[in-house]
Amino acid sequence: MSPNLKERTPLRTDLKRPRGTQDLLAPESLRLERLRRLAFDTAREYGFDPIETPIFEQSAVFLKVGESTDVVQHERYTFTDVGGVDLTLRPEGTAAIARAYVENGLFNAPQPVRLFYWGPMFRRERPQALRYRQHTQFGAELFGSEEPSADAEIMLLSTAVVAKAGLVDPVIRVNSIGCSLCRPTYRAALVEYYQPLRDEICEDCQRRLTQNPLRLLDCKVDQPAREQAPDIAQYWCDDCRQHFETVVSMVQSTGRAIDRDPYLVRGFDYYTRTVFEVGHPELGTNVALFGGGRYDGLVASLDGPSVPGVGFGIGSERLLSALGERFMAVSSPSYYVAAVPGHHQAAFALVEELRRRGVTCYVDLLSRSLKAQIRDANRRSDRVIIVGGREWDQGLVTLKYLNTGEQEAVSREPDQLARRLNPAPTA
RNA sequence: GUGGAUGUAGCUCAGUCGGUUAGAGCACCAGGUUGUGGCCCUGGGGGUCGGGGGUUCGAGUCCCCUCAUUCACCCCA
Repeated sequence: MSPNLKERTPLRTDLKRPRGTQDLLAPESLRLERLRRLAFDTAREYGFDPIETPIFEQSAVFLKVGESTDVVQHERYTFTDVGGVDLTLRPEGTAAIARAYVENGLFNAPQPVRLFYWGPMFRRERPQALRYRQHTQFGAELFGSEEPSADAEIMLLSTAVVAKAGLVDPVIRVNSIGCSLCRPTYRAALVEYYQPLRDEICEDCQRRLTQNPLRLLDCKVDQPAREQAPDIAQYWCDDCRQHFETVVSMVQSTGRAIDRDPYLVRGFDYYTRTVFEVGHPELGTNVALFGGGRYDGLVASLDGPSVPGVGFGIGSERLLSALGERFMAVSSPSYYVAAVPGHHQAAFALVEELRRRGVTCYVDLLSRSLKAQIRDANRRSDRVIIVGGREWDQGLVTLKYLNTGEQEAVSREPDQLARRLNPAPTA
């Protein structure tokens, strides 16, 4: 029986989705799926293998790598299961992938190891435009090479995905935050510079001064103080300098745009040397489309050997938003098989024959009148196949194009009909 | 965690100075003759006006609280 819409009850429910989450319906859900495939195919072209890890990990996996990272300190979805295990919904991909690299002994696989992932991430933040408590992230990690070519390859894969999706001229903003040899010196110089200015800088920056001095650089309030601040480039050790310059020139040699941003630092503790971001004007001033960097100490901090790594993450919702109508869901031609009264079962069977031959089609499931079916077809497709009556008895069905109103009788023999509807691509 | 704005039908929104039974467009369902859609016409279903409390003879309208959404911070994808 069809639902009696005349007696439909009003919508009254408190069962709403949790704050900061979203229900994705078509066509948004279709765009997301198309992007997922595009990302998958591109990562494969670059020689990366897909990896799936749990969406929750022992909390220690994230805590070990994010001592002063907001994402793991203040924004965790953490729970204790009935066995008393402390678990956390993953706020980001890299730590979990690194854990999997260690646990599965991938340091014994041919290096470097190239992995990519796609899936939900969870952060308990205050929701805002393009900032959700659950968002979908695509990312890749490359373990086992500290060569600049590894950084460049990661940047090129990430920009390839967004460029293929239709983002015009993505510009990589890049910086190096140095290594354990040169960064402490720079950090000290930065603190020394800002200390006398303590009363002039904003509250957040006063906190940063002691907690995370590098973050002073990307403050949006205290621009004047920043201009005179020491530049980390002056403090790079020789190895870091050469590494950075080689990364930049390798990317440039491929024709991708890349610019140094001396104020770029990133929010995860585990980064070393290269950090990069790609923003987008349509997303507003302060919303990164994606970002990444090098993390040479991460694997070791997760009880693995000393293996360097570099990776990135792209926020799918943000990318789709930036792309807008340039990235739409694509759909193959579809057919609505409408049945003359008394022929619903014949139509139903024909539809299944067609689907087995790769034809996308709808069929009425409400036992509606032919008129109602064609009205319905008009909203779902522009092509109708009418099943029944005299033609059916003659081995034919009517193929009707709704946009022009033209219609013709064609064979209903499944192989012939499917070929007619799904013409093989001409070579 | 901080600050601002906004909540009326599935969607987009009207709703005057506080005053009768809360409206429109779109969408949805049905009919406009038995095998043909869109356009048009007619009819229909759908609202505790986000929730709770208060002021008042009377609250969608005024006040307080709360929840949600949204924007800007913080931070990040």
